Amino acid sequence: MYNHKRIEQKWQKYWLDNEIYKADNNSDKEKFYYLIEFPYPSGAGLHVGHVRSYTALDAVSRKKRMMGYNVLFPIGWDAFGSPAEQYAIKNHIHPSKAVTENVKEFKSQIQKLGILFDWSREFSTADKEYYKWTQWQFLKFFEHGMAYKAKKNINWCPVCKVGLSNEDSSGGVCERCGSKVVQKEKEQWMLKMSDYAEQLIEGLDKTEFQERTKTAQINWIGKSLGAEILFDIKDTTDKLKVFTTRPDTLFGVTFMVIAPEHPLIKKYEDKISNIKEVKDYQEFANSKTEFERTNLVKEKTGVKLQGITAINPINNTEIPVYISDYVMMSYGTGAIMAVPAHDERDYEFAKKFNIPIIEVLQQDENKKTDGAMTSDGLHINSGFLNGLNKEDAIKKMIEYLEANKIGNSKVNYKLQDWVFSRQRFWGEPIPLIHCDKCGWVAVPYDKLPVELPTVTEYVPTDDGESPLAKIDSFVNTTCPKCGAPAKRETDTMPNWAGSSWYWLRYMDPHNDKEFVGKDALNYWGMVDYYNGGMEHATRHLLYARFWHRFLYNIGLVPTEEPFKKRVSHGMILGENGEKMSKSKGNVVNPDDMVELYGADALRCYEMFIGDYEKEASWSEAGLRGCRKFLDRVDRLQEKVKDVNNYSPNLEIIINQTIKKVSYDLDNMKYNTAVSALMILLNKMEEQESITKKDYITFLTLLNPIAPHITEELNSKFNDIPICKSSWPEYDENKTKDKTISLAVSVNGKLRATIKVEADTSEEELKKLAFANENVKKFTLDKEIIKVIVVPNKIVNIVVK
RNA sequence: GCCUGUGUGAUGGAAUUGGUAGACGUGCUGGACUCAAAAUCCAGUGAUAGCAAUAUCGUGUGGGUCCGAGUCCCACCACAGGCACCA
Repeated sequence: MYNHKRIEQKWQKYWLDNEIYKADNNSDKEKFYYLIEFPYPSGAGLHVGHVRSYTALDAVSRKKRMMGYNVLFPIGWDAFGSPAEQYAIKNHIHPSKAVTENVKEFKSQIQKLGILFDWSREFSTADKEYYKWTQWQFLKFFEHGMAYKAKKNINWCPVCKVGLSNEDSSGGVCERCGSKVVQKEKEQWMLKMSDYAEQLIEGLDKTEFQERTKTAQINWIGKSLGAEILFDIKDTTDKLKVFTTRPDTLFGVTFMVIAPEHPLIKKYEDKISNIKEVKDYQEFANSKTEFERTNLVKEKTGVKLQGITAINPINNTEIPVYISDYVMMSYGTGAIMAVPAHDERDYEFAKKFNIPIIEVLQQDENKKTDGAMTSDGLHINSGFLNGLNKEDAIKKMIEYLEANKIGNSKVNYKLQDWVFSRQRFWGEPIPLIHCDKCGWVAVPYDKLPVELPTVTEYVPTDDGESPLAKIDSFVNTTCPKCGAPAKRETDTMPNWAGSSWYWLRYMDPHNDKEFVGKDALNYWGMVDYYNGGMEHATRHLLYARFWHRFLYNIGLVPTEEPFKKRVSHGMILGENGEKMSKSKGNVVNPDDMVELYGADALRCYEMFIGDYEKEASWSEAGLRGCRKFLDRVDRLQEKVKDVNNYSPNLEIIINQTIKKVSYDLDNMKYNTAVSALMILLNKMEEQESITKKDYITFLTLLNPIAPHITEELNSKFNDIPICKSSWPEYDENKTKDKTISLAVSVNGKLRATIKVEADTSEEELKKLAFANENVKKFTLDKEIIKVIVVPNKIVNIVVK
C-alpha cells in the first residue's frame, strides 16, 4: 500500500508551483474550452456528485494539454442566492462573509482532489468587479427596449412576509413555515425573452447538445402553428380574437371561453347582467396559486357572460361566451373558440354546462363512447370543407379566413418573458433610478457598479419589498438626467443573472475596461464542452442562451450560441439506491473517502462507477476495488526492466489500449477506459518482466484519471513528469491480433470456436469450420443450404 | 395525457453499432500463505441436466424481419426524468 497522503500533497504542490493549470490568452496553440457549471458555495461543502463531473472534465483537460492544446478549464462561484441571505438575517452578518468562508472550504476540498482548475481566473458573481458588468449588460437590455416593468403575480407567504420562488412554494405551501402560499400582485422587471423564441429553437441547430436536452428546450419553448380568428361581438363594433390550432373545426364551435382576467369584461361591465357572479368568479380564480390551478383542480368551473354574444364568422351563428380559468390570459389571445366534439377540455366544459355538441369530423371505428374525438377524420357538417382531411382542411380554412379578412395563420409560443426582479437583498441591484419627472432612468455606465450596502441588519418589510427598501442611504439619490431627488430601484436580479454570462468572463476575468476583451472573445469562441446537471437543461441553459444571443444581436459577442456541446453527468445515489440526503443518512462525504483511500482511488472509482450520463449507486466496496487496482499498479514497478521498447508480448495490447483509452476519453466513456487499463494491467502482471516503456506508457494513459500516483511512479523511471510530456500515440497496424478465435455456428447456433490466423481466406475458413468435430455432428447428414463467412468474425452454416 | 430515456447474472455495468451475450469491477465459493486473522496470490461463479465432452434455455413481455437480434420493426408492460387545462 502506497502512502497516498504524502504523494498527493507532493504533486498537488508541484502542479500549482509550475502553473500547469494555467490557460494562456496569447497562445499560438489551438484552444479548447471545458466548462463545468460553477457551484453554489453552500455550507454543506462538496458532494460526491461534484467530484464526478469535475474529475471527468479534469481528466479530459489533462489529456488535451498533453496533446498540445491550450486548455481553458476555469471555476468560479455562483454566490448570490437565498440560503446565504437567510443565514445572514439570522446571524446578523453580511452574507459575503459567509460566502467567503464557504468558498475557502470548497476550494481546499477541490484542490485535495487534484482537479486543475485555472485558479488565476477564479471569481464570484458577488464580486463587485463582476456584478458591475452584470449590471452593465442589464442596462444594454434596458437600452434596447428589452426590459420593461409589468404587474405579475408572485407567490407570497403571508406569515414570513416574503415572496417565494416556485421551488420554495412547491405544493402550494411555504417551504420554511408551512403556511399556505397566496398570490400577490407586484410590479416586476421583465426581459423580453419571448421575442427570442424562434431564435432559441433555430440556434439549437448550431449546437451538438444531446437529443434529450434539445427536446426539453423545444418543449419548453412550446411552438404551435395555428390561426387567429376574429368573432364579432353582437351589438358592438368590437371583435373577439381567438387562437386555435384547429381552424378547420370552426363549423363545430358551440361556445367561447375567455380568461378570467380578459379585458373585455371590464369594458362591457354594463352590458353583463350577471356582473356580480362574474366578479366573484374572477376573485375565486385569482386566489388560486399556480399549483392549485394546474395540479389540483381538474373539474371545469366557469360562468356564462349574460348579455354578451359572439357571432361565428363562418356561418353567422350566435355563440355564448363564458369565462373559465382553464383559459390562460398569458397564452395566445386569452380567448378560445370551443369545439366540444373534438377537444377533451371543451367537451368536459360543455357536458357540465349543458352546451350543444356539433360533430364536424367523421368518427373512426375505435371511437370512444364518451369524450371528444381528437384524432384525424374526414370533415362533415362543414360546408366547403366536407370530405377533406385535417391537413387539407386547415390549409383551405386559413385561405378562406385571410381572403375574407376574418383571420390569419399564426404561430404561438409557450415561452414567456423572464421575470427579472426579486424582492431580496442578496443579489445584483438593478441599476435603475425612478424620477417623478423623467420616469425610469439608467444609472450612467461610469457610475457602475451600484453596490450593495454593507450593513449587517436587514429588516424584512411588511409589503414584500426588498429589505433594501428600508435602507434610506441606498434608496435616496438624485436623478441622473435632471438632478431632482429620486429613488433607486430596490429589487435585485434573480440568481440566474450571474450565471447567464460567466463563461464569457472566464475568458478575460481581470478586464476593468470591458466585460470581456474582443481578442479574448475571438480566441476562445464557443465553450467546447459544457457539463452540467439535467435539472438545468431548460431554465439555466435557456436563460444563458437567450442572454448570449442578445449580446450577439447587438454586436458584443462573435458567436450566436455560447456552447457547442452539452454533457450531463448522472446523479450519484446513496448505497441504498436512493438520492443522498441528510435525513436518509446516506450521504457520502468526499473528504472522508480521500482521507481513507486517496484522491486517485476516489477519482478512479467515480469514473468507473458506470455510464457517465446515467445515475449510479455508491458502493464503498467498489471504491476499495479501485484502490486495490492502484496498489497493483504500484507493485508492478518491481517488474520493470530498463528497456526503451515495448515488450514483444505486450506491443499489440498496448497499442490497442492507447487507441481505446484515447477514444473513450474523447467520448466521455470513462468506465470502459478504466476497464481497458485494468485489462492491460492483468496482462502485464502475467509477464515475467515488463519494460520501462511499457510501464511509462501505462502510467501516462492512467494519468488523467489518477494523476498523483502515476506521476510519482513515473518519476522513478522518467525525468520528465507526465504533465509535461505528450499523450502516447499508437500504430494502427499494431492494434490487430495475429490469431483470432473464430465462431462457427450452424443455423445461427454457436457450435465451436476455432483459433485461426488473422485474415485467413474465406475458403480456408470454410474448410476449417467443416473440419471441426462438433460442427460435423450438426452438418454431416444434413443438406447444406448456404455458408456465410464474415472474415475474422464468424462462419455460419445453414443446413436443412 | 404528451415528450424523452431506460429495462442484461447476486450486484455496478460491458458488448467494436446486426456477428462468440455477461468484458472489467464488486460480492460469493473453494484453495495457497499464516498459530490465526487481515492483506496478497491461484481457481471457480447466468440457469437446468450431466462425472465429463456437451446439450437445452437465457438480455422486461408477446409477435415479426434476417443465415444470424441485447442491438432493427410492430404491440404491450414496468421504472425514471421533463412538460402539462398551452387552445
